[in-house]
Amino acid sequence: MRAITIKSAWHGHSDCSNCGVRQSALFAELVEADFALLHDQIDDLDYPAGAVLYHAGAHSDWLFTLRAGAVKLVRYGADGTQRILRVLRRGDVFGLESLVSPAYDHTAIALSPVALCRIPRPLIERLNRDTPRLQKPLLTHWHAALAEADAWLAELAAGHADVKTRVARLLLRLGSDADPGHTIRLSLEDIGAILGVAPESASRALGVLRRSNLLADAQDSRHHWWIDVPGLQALVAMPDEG
Amino acid sequence: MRAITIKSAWHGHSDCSNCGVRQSALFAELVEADFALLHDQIDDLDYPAGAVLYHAGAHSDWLFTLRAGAVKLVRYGADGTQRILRVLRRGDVFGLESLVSPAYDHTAIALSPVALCRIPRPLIERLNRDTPRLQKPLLTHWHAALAEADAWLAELAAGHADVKTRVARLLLRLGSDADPGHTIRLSLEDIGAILGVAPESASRALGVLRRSNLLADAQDSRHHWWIDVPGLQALVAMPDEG
DNA sequence: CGATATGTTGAAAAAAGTCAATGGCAGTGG
DNA sequence: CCACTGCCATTGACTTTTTTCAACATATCG
Repeated sequence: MRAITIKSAWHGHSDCSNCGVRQSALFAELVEADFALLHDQIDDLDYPAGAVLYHAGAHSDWLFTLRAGAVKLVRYGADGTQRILRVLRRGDVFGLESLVSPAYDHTAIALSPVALCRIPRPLIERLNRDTPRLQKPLLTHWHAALAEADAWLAELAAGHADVKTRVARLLLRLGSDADPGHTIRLSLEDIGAILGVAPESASRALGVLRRSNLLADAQDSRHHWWIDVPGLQALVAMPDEG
Repeated sequence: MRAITIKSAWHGHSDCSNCGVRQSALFAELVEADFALLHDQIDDLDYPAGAVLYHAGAHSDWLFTLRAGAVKLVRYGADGTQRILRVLRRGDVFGLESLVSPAYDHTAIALSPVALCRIPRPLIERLNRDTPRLQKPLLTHWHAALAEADAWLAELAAGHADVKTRVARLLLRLGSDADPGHTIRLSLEDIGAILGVAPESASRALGVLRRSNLLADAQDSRHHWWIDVPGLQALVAMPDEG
């Protein structure tokens, strides 16, 4: 276990009104006047792959918006094995539990180099008091998180599908909409921690997909795979077809 | 698939200010004046076991509070197999997605005879506009649903635990706090749909637990089992944080 | 009282896990 | 610059768990 604290690069305060992910994040419905409150309170940070953004149980002082990269939310068992509960991508909001609970529910770890906005909890609480415009986005993001958890339970958890199919579903689900045909590259250990399978089983499944030309290393990025989206979709749909 | 529409028994309008589950439900923080708005809008309903409370995709006109009994939230696959995503118990709020989405995310089915309150969505929206007192409970309940989904992913999904252990965890998790030593009785099919295992495997696991005197039929209710809570806890020896 | 659903059990097959050896790649230090 | 080292991925052989198929028992309900 790496207990290394990785320093983040501070990129200055965020200009939220011109943010690229504003529409999908919390501040979509704010008006010009509201942004005055945000002034200089939200930090724009970069972290390298592997950085721990916060630990489960830590004091939940901030909410986060992911501007680039991918983050895993992890829970550790007593034996040290990790279970990955969600994978966050561009536009996702996390640490929302800070509004309800004094501690984070999960450990958040960067899967790739990430860029994120760090928002102080008191700021959100104050905005929430002063304007009703934050209410709907908050509920929407919470709903999105729950929908994602439900999808993982329904599609990725064991039962009625072999490892190969579930790996294929995971690759599709992790594929970015902006960059079709690419999906984030995960370690075998991480795939195992998501699907609840042994890393060796994940390796074998990936091997089959590779040999079927449904999966390959991306030529540009070490953090991505190339995938044949229609091919994988056909594969995933087949076994359940009645 | 039973397409039977089961009539509910209407018990009159709810008296929310004196409700037994008020503290755990949405209206814990309302003041006397707020209850004037609720007058005659919330119905108190009974359903028998097996009743479908709403279907996935149906127009989400109501939120519900469960006052007694248990409810499963189900998603059906293309092949008709069901996957159970959550089991709700006394005090739980469900159909919350009506505040964010025009349609329910799941199908809700009574696992036992249930008593529930049916709250019109517009009422909540209006209350939410008029008073800030509903805000925290809404977020809290959403957080609870997400925490439950996370727990299912971490504890009940396959990986690092055999069927017997996961069945034991499920029995413990479904045990009522009010009535210790009892847990709701599920069909083998339902256990399979929760854990992602074959009903036969669930039967074998239950058989082992029964022969170990950790599980038995409850003498009073057909809808419950008796369980040896400390015994099961020792058995699962949980690799999971608190 | 019989019909239908639900639960139990056995034996064989399939899937996945485990253990162990091998290979590749990146970063480090001579 | 190259060898070394550590980490991760791959692959094979074997073991364990779970599924599947089938037969049979039990309960429930008209």
